[in-house]
Amino acid sequence: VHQPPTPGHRSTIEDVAAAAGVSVATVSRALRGLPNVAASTRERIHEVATTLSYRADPAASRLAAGRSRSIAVAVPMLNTWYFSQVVAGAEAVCAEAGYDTIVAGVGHDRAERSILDGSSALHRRVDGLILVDVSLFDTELEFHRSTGLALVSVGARQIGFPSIGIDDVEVGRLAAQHLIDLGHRRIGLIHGATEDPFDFEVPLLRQQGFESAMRAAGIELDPALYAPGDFTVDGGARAAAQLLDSADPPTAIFAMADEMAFGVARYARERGLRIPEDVSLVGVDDHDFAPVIGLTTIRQHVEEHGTTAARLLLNDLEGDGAPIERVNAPIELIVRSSTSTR
Amino acid sequence: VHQPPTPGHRSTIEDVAAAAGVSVATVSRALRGLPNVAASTRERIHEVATTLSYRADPAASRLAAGRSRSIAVAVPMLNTWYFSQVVAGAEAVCAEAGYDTIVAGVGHDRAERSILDGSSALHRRVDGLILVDVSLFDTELEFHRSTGLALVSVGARQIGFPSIGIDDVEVGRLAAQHLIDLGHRRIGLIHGATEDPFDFEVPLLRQQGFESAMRAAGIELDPALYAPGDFTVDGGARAAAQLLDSADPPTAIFAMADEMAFGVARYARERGLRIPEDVSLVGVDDHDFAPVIGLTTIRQHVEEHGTTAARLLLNDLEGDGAPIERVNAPIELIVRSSTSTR
DNA sequence: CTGAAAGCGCTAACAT
DNA sequence: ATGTTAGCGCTTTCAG
Repeated sequence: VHQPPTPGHRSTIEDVAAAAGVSVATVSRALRGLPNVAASTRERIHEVATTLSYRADPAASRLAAGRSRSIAVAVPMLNTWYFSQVVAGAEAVCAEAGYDTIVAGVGHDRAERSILDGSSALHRRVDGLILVDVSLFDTELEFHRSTGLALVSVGARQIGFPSIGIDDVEVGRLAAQHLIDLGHRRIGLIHGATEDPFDFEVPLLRQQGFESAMRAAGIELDPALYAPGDFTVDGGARAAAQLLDSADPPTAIFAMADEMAFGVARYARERGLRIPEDVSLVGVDDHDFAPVIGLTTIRQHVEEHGTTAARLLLNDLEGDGAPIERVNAPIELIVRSSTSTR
Repeated sequence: VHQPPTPGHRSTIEDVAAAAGVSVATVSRALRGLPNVAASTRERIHEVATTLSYRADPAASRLAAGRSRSIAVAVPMLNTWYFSQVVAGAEAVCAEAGYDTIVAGVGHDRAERSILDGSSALHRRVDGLILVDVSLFDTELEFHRSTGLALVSVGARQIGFPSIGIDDVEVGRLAAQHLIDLGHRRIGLIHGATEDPFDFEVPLLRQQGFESAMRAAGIELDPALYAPGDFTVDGGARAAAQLLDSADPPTAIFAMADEMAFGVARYARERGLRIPEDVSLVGVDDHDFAPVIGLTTIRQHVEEHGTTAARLLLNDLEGDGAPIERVNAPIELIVRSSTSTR
């Protein structure tokens, strides 16, 4: 078993106070930049603190002050491009502001949501929470509201809390319209979860946009052209198999995320199908890897979503608090070589 | 400014004690599963705690017990496939064990290393630290040793602490040998950082393995065949440009990471070069997208590195502490279609 | 501008 | 098996 940190030779606020010949209260004030400390005193205290390499114990100050200077980022999965971008963006901003960033994976079922439903005292461990593409149950929302935890959402809107995201309806519309303009009429749609009763907002909105463009073009919607891709590469490949091996396959596919589009590309490759000759393909994200296969996609700046979310949160936590409701981030159709005329 | 959590209506250990008709000490014991509590008492306390939805304040128990039940994962960057895999693996294990996982980006220069050099009191915020591909300066190592922080490294070895990783020399050898076997003699090497004085161990070892295979095959090493790829897609593309546009370009390229290999593929695509007809390509990792472009690669199971690291750390923290020095994870050459005979 | 002192909520001896 | 009590190291009134 590991030896716990050697106690004793770490300096406390009392050591600093003693060495500087002042009281602990003054040390506390001085070090935190609070007013009512003589400049000379403050300077002396800083020097002493440096010499003793003193650092306030976070747990102690948390307990006394009621703030932890740390935030949590809750994501469905940590190991996908999209979520790591967001986390990276958020972490950078938080680190800059002196906040610790705790990551937490959350699932859809109750058991994996302890961070969200209050059963883990999250509100006493962190000052704020960033939700990435996770929708809260009403009870959870209510809980956080009552608990007073600062909260911002990226992706889905969370009523009563700030959120940042893109116009997902427009995403679906843009993608569909691009394909329609190229002459496609049988367009496959790879969406999110198979049967998730609690499917979140984003895929629904994208689908809505997709369908509105289709309808506007007078194209009939065909249920056989929808397949779940799980937002993963493998899922995208499975969906591609389902779509492409059907009796009347689509001539184009819109995958709601680049990762799923990569799965389509992989499957096409295995099957010997060419993109875009045999099937056009468009994704969403503009993943780093998109240019590698020339994927046409709807670009969004994911890392920025993370930084913005963190800034919104910090603003809420300690800013002058102009309460922001929704930040809409830009999107852009990037045409590469994975789409062509029918 | 955000309203801090409504104080008052959150229950403390005293509330529970009062409601259960016992002392706080008993409540503490009961709830933490310590011995010396009558079964009936324990049960009653649990019920009361549930009713009051009581949860011990982490800061308070941290302060009293000296343990934070949280660990930190330090990575050079959060937004790459490799690091997110490791973080995901570690987080899963830690969450399971009831530990919070703090992520921290660290750079190479002093300023971005405050987490590591003791200037941030990390040792008082977390019980342990997982280092992912970051080498510590001697002073930093010494500091953590003195401070007693539990530490495990993934990738590089850190003397005196457990680490998990692969045989990187063998990685380089395997890749080079595969290419040599296919008849290649001019083989480009895309390594890590441009001029990092403090380049870490891993790229060096891979290069070593690469060169030993080359020498064993009687192939002369050509400095013109080395290019830095920064371990990113863009870096890989730049390196590819440097290599492929040179007077005497290589017929094959070994990129030390799949992400860089993707960069090569992207550049080749832009230049109209075919893989493997014009240039063979091998990477390292077996990234999710490797199959998408049929990339030959040296597979490693990165997420498992993360789970293993976390387990080593927890074992150190609270296990029976069989002190493990180094865990060697398996690697495997996966031949796909990006390599062919010369 | 500075100090004294009362907690913050919990854990861990030490008693009983 | 349970209770008492002394802190853990800091912040924050409230006095001076």
